Amino acid sequence: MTERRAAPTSHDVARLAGVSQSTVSYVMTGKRSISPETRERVLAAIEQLTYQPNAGARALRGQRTQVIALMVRLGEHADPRDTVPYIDAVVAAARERDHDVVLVTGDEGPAALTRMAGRRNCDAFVLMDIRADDDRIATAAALEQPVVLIGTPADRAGLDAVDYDVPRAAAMLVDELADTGHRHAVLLGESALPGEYWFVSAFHDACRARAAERGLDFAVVDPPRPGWAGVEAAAPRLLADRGDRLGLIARTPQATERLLLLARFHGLRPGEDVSVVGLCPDAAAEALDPPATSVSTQAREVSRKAVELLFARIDGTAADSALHLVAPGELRRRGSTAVFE
Amino acid sequence: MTERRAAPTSHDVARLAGVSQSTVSYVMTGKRSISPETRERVLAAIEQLTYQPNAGARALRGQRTQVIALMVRLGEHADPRDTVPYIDAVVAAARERDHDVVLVTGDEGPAALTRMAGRRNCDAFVLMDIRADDDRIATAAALEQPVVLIGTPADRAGLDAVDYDVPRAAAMLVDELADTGHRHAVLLGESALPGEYWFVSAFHDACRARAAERGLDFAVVDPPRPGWAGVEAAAPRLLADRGDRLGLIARTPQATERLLLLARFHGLRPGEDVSVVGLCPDAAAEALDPPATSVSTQAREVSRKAVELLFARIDGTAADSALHLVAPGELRRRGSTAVFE
DNA sequence: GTGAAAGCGCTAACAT
DNA sequence: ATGTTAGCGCTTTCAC
Repeated sequence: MTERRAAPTSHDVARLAGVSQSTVSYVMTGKRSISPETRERVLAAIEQLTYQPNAGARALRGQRTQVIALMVRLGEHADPRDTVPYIDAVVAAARERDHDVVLVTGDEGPAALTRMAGRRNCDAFVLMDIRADDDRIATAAALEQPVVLIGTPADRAGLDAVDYDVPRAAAMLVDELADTGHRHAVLLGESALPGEYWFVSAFHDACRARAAERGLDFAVVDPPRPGWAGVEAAAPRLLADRGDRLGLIARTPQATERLLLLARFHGLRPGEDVSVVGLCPDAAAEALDPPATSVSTQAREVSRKAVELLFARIDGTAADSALHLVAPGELRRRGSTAVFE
Repeated sequence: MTERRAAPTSHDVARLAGVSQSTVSYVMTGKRSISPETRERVLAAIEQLTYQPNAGARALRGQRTQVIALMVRLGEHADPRDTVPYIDAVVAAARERDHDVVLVTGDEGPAALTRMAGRRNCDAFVLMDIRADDDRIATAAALEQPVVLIGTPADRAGLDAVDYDVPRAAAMLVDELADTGHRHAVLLGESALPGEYWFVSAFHDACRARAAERGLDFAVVDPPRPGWAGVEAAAPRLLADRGDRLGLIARTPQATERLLLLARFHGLRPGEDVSVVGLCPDAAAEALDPPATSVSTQAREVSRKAVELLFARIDGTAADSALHLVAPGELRRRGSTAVFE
């Protein structure tokens, strides 16, 4: 049984260093000039006692908790592979500014926002997983604390939002097919996805629009059910134009992998008889067989931008609220592109 | 521009209700008897002002932050599908006790523990993603705050730990193959996994041991590289005993899906010519094609148990530290089991 | 059954 | 360049 010694306070440090408590505070914050000698003595005392400032007292006094809340859905519906990279990057960005991150699950709903805000549990909020019509947004817009959305709702309600430039990415993928002599582009549909998300419809719309501009025949094929079984059931429609310069488009790494498997299952060699292109992190695209031509998503950049905006608001140095679109990375042509002619 | 009114304090509530500040506090905590009338007036005032107690002040005075820290790796290496269900359940369990969860990423290392503990940012810690030789454990064991591990290290150092009973689950899967007349059991190996985890070796060892007990021929086949490509490259060895009552075993949903695909790729019908069984959440197993015979992992139960132990320690009502193994769910036979004879 | 007052550990205005 | 002091908003004695 370890003895339960109380944590050292700034008072203890002051006594040990032979200075006043406020001097300790000023050494820590650097908000006034301290003679080198006292500074040294204080730092030595801090070291010796392994002093760390009490977060509660700081928050109480300074009106800053050094905590930001991150609200995200973690339940069955959402695919963690899509959300976790954003979460990871938000935490990293917050830590760089010496803030911690409280994780709030999305299904606690708007009430969690007023609770955290009212109790001053955090200085600001990042909301992920934004649906077109998201019930958290009205509540969020009324909070005193800054809020940044990762995602695009129908109505931002004056909040900052950051999202990946899905339409641009879609156009790049269609361009790849057009540039390599394809005649047909078929998009694997996602009507099965629960909730209504901007990125789904925006991707589909942008694919269709770009295909029209580039003179490509275009179709969306919706699997009748989720999972691999659905994709397989849709095979006849997905591969209807096999043999006529067909290119398949996917919006996620999972979908890309499935399209590759599907093609091979049906005797087609991706990269020769048919193309498969998708929106994937580069690492995921390279791990596929064959490595897939892809436009990289930018989870890290989106999250960094969101946290950056958040701190601009916390520090009061923020411009007007806006929707910030993060540009896709380069398109990387890999083995899954078939070059015709 | 909304006016930036300050949050109401218990003092404001007291004035409005015509009572003293301490009475407000006692109404909230219920730590002394209050006459029904005053209680009503106070509650009305709280309602009217939408008063919420300031977390910082509470933590400062009460020595309780109502926050627990959850440390987990979120980077590239770990598959989010394995970790997120645990995270979700930890958050849910904490919320049931009106606590919030700070998310700390594993790669901050042991220093993050001393920081959070020293600053009194949280009351307790849950550590996930425990490697056999985990560098956070020595530091964790020396903290004043309670710590519970989710996972099994080589040395618990006197800490509580909770884990899924992987050996038992492995035995159940092997039993299923033995009970249905299989002659060969082949386990998809995972030597590619970074770091050394108990659940990997424990699963392998238990499979081997049970196979010996049940008189099954047993082999582990390690893919030469990660991803689907590796599995396919290992196909000749994985399927060497095709046609002789072969059963394939996987430790994860991803591996299970890949084995199913592999079998079909090579002209075998899972559930008729060959069996595939795996450790999967029921939902994942049912979504496969064909639905896979599985023993369910118990992320929710493991997390709940961990949080339960944590609060027992926080409240000082804890028994001796121990490793708690959570029993697997029932084995569910689905379409991927072939019954021989 | 209720109130007054002390003080948790810190920061920052007011001293000198 | 440093010390003294007044709170931040809450819980909890102590007093009636």
